[in-house]
Amino acid sequence: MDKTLSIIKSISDRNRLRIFSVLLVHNELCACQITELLNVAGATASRHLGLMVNAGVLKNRKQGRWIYFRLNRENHSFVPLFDWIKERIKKSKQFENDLETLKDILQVPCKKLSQKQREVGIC
Amino acid sequence: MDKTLSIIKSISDRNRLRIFSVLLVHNELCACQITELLNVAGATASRHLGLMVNAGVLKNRKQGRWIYFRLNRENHSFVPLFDWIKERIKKSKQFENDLETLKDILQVPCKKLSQKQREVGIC
DNA sequence: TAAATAATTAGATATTTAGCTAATTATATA
DNA sequence: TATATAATTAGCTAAATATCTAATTATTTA
Repeated sequence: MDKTLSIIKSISDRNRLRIFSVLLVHNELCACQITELLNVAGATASRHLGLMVNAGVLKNRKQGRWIYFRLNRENHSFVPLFDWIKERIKKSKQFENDLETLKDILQVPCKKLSQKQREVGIC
Repeated sequence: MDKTLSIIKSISDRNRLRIFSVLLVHNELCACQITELLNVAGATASRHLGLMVNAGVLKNRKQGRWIYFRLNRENHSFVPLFDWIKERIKKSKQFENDLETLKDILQVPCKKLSQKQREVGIC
């Protein structure tokens, strides 16, 4: 039950469910892109992502200084859960907005995104 | 997304997942039986049950002073989620223990259970 | 090899939530 | 109809968690 609970908890937060949802559509996203989408501190996004990786829901891949996250589709036991969420989420306004926002985010190279994120908060 | 999130949150707590799990097997359980199983204050069990009913995961039925709770199997959109949890939970030690405990609880009439629960805490 | 930098981890704070007891509500029964 | 009682709601406290900034780690590049 612990494992099952940790999986459920890993998607029981609004921002984590948003991460999960956009990864149903976009195969892989960089930490900086997700940070940008959620509009939170990088550390916050990182904690959410780490929690989801720990629960086994996400996998990640390091490429130089960038880390890319994707759904863990290798584990078959997740499939029914993924499908259930996909079916429900597709009508969601939040999801629709997030996909729109992502379109713009994906126009900008990670390098630029990270630079922008570093600048925020410096007054 | 709000609705989906509230469904996920309604099973993202250990005690609520326990309630959900035993209701996969036992068609209907009374609030006092669930209180007994979880070994928490009646008010606590009631809050958990209310949250799950609000999310649409549970239905309830009033019979005199007793209220019986069951999974909402009428809503078809829940089925894949229910099946996924059922499949995962069946290997769980916690679940096994809970079913054992319930066997004993179901031997005792609700009247006696409630009486016992009233007496607890009176020193 | 030193400086820059993407991501994570540590530490602090604010919010949320699970739990309790006490009060209230709705139903049954003496 | 008055009393008893199962469940819920209100009000509170303690624990968990989401978020932030600052420090650290791992990698790139000047």
